[in-house]
Amino acid sequence: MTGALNILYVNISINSTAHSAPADQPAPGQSRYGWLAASLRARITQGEWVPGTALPAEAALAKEHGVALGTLRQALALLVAESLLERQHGRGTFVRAGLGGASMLRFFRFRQSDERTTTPNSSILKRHVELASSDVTDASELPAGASVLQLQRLRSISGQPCLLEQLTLPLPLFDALTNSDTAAWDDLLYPMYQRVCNVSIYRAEDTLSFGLLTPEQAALLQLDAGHPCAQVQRRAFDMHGHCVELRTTLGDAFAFQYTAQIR
Amino acid sequence: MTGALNILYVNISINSTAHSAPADQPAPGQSRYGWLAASLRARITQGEWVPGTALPAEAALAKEHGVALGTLRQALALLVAESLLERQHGRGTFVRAGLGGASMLRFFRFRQSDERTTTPNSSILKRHVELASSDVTDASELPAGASVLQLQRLRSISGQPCLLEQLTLPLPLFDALTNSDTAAWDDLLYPMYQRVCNVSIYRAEDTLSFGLLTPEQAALLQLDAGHPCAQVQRRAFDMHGHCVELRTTLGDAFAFQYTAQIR
DNA sequence: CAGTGGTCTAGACCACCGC
DNA sequence: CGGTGGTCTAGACCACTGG
Repeated sequence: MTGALNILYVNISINSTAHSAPADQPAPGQSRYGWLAASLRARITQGEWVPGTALPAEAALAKEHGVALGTLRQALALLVAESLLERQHGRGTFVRAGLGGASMLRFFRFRQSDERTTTPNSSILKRHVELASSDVTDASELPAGASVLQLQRLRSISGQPCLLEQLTLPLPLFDALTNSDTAAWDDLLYPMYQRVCNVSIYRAEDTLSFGLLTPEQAALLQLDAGHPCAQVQRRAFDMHGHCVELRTTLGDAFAFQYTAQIR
Repeated sequence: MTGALNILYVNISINSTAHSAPADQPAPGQSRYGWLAASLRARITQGEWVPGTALPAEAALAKEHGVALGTLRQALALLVAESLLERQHGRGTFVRAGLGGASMLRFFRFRQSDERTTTPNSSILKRHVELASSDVTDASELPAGASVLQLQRLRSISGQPCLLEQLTLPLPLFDALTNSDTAAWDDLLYPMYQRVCNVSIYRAEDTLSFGLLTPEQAALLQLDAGHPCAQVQRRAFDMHGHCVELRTTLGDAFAFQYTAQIR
């Protein structure tokens, strides 16, 4: 099941120490709970507990690792902080299913008379397979020569185009999307990635900038050529910390609004 | 010393429960460490420990409140999370001095041949006192009829204008700035607020959007009228959670770049 | 060296959930 | 009701800082 992924990332996995299997004992200078967290992280990313399922109870895990309850709880707190786990009082500790919808709408305010919980409709305009450009391999850490699926996607609210997206998905991880009927695709991609390709998105990095629409882009968004646009460049990562989606989203700059907290 | 502040915020303080003095016992359903944190927060915001100084040691605080060490540590962790305290292994637990420089440059990439640690020069173009508009009172929760100090400020990097700012500061809190020589002001405002007005900024909320420069704005920034600009609307808060600065910053939209983390 | 925060233990009891 | 995570205790020892 993870075979395709291993083929893709074999080089990275060898060189990476972030998620390698931990030793039997904490390294000198490493805290016991830090080592425990790494140990549990490895078991989770290796699929011992499937996303959505519950881990054994605190007491059981603590006993299994020969550690006090408080120490185990510190380890779990780390994994919760990196959004790999989710704890629910009285129910259990669950492996997170991944981001449901990390909607691009968080960056825009499009006029909607009533609700703002609506999901824009989605239509795929283009789809083709190509070799990854150097931009793509730089941003995603894909190996040179990797092939990727390129998508162009238009999102609309009640018939009005609002967001134009260019997506890059690594193959063979997303092979299942290269031939299926795009008209039947979901409006939300991340749940579909999970269902169809067994890929969960756990974290994303959105870089915001500003530009002007090309005539082609403008026509699709029903705006004038050269109209100002906000650009969101997203890198989305899976449970292993690998980049599994690159996305560039364009929208009317005057509909853009985002609030950041500074501490 | 906090008299001016009390005059300004008397209505808010009366209505607010967020930072009121806690009872002698945790309310039913409230955790002991939550209550302890509230108690310590009150003592900090009331000035019992001045920013930059150290709190008593864990053991002393725990004994004083008749609580176990672990419980006290949970309370301190809450205050660290809201950036009111800072802990340093082997040294102590300190009241934070506030944000040093929450630089607007975080949102922009201006071309600089060498370093990017440089602070732009700052010059005050306008300064006057006026009654707060409804926009201002809405955003800052100042009482209607409050008077405020309005500033216009231009920031430049090696002689090249890059950011145009409009600041609104509540009076009488910032009285010390109404007549002092603006040419002698610091390039960084927050350390100056602290030194001159005894106001520390602990948190800020920046709302990003795009617009077009008016002819006047464009002239100051040495750009064309109608040039696209990125706009950062900031609300900055002090230790008590009161908004003590409103700021609107304009800069060339093509220099705008910001990265947000999504989990 | 003495004093600080960081880690860890082995318990106890409480609050919440679902059956 | 039994099982889960959340709170709390009263210690012990370790790691870092500064004089």
